[in-house]
Amino acid sequence: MHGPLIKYINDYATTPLTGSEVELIKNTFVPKRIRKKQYFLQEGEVCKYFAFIVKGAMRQYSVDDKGAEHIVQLSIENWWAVDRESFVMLTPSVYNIDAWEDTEALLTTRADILNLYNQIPALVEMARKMDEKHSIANQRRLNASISFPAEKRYSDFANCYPEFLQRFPQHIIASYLGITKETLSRIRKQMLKK
Amino acid sequence: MHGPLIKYINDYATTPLTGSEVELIKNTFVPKRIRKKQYFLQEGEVCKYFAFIVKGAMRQYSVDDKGAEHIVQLSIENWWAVDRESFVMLTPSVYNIDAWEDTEALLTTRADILNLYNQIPALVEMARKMDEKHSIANQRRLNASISFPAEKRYSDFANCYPEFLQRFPQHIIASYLGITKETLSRIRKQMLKK
DNA sequence: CCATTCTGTTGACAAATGTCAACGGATTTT
DNA sequence: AAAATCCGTTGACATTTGTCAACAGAATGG
Repeated sequence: MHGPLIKYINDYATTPLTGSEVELIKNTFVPKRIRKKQYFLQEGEVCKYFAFIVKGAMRQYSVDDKGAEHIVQLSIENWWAVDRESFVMLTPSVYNIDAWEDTEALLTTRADILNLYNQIPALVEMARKMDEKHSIANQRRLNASISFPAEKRYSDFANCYPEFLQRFPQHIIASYLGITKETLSRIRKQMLKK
Repeated sequence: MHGPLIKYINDYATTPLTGSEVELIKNTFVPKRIRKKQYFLQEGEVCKYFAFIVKGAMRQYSVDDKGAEHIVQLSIENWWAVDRESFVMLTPSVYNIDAWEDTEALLTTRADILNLYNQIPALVEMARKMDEKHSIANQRRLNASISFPAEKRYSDFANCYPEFLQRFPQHIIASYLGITKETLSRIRKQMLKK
């Protein structure tokens, strides 16, 4: 169950985890099943858990005053699901996170992970690199959203994350890109002609 | 000259820097003047330096195939200027960073700062908190860009960063928000009526 | 198996935003 | 002081994107 997480950490760290460190991690990250459509986090709650996805798919989104959902993050195997702002600041989240597919995840709390940081230097290193990666990905997405027209945003996304096109329907992808499903449908039709 | 940086780090850390740590930092962060319009980073270069702005204002932007500039980041006193992706990955940057006002900054390289991390635990802590803060800000901006119309994005920005409205002209703010200067001008006119 | 929901597409139209050109007042440069 | 550049605004028009409604096939749930 914890295999993918251990592998993930080792891929990021310069020195592999020792046996006792692996044990610590196994004790800290608790397996949890989240059924399709089940909430992992609801708007207004504090995000208490940081989830590593072993199997399945989740989405993070806000809901506007007209009830429309805006996808801010999509996650599948070997990704994390968490509202960092709420998790770090302990403030009520403005987002919902739910399972798009039946999901198996490994959960930990902020207190437990801060505790682990003190015991496993490799984890601090991993966290820093992960943050850097996350930060870079967000920067790119932000740049794309203000610099590129919808068609380029979609084709870049399709190139970069082909897996996601298989796992999520078009209206979810459209929302992630900040456009409507109708617009995405028309963009795709346009692209076929080329 | 290093005062604002020391204060900045102490504000983030749980324990204040010792005298010898302050000395280390002073030796690692090198003062540099950057004149208005002067490049700190040009597209295609690797971003070698991390800059803490003591005085002045800088902007980070990409230039599209039509020569239009898209502002991805604005920074003033007590902010950082760096292309994190290039700085961390050592890849050529797709951005330019230049001084919007005459600027005084404190510069360090990646090697030097990694070195400092090993000597000053408080700095690691600060870096993590700074990354978290940066990450949260980006997440909010991203959410805004896909969820809110231009008028709300502008009013939120104006509330959140009133200082920036004084320091940068409207066409720069417009670009930061992902709209044209004409649209921003019309949005402002609309808002006056309310 | 049927009923329901989900998904993607299309058309007609509305709304938001961009583009281009022009202008005047500030600011900067020479 | 004169010239040049920068800045914000406005009008006319084009383009992009959104909204609403309808439809059909696929997937899902009872």
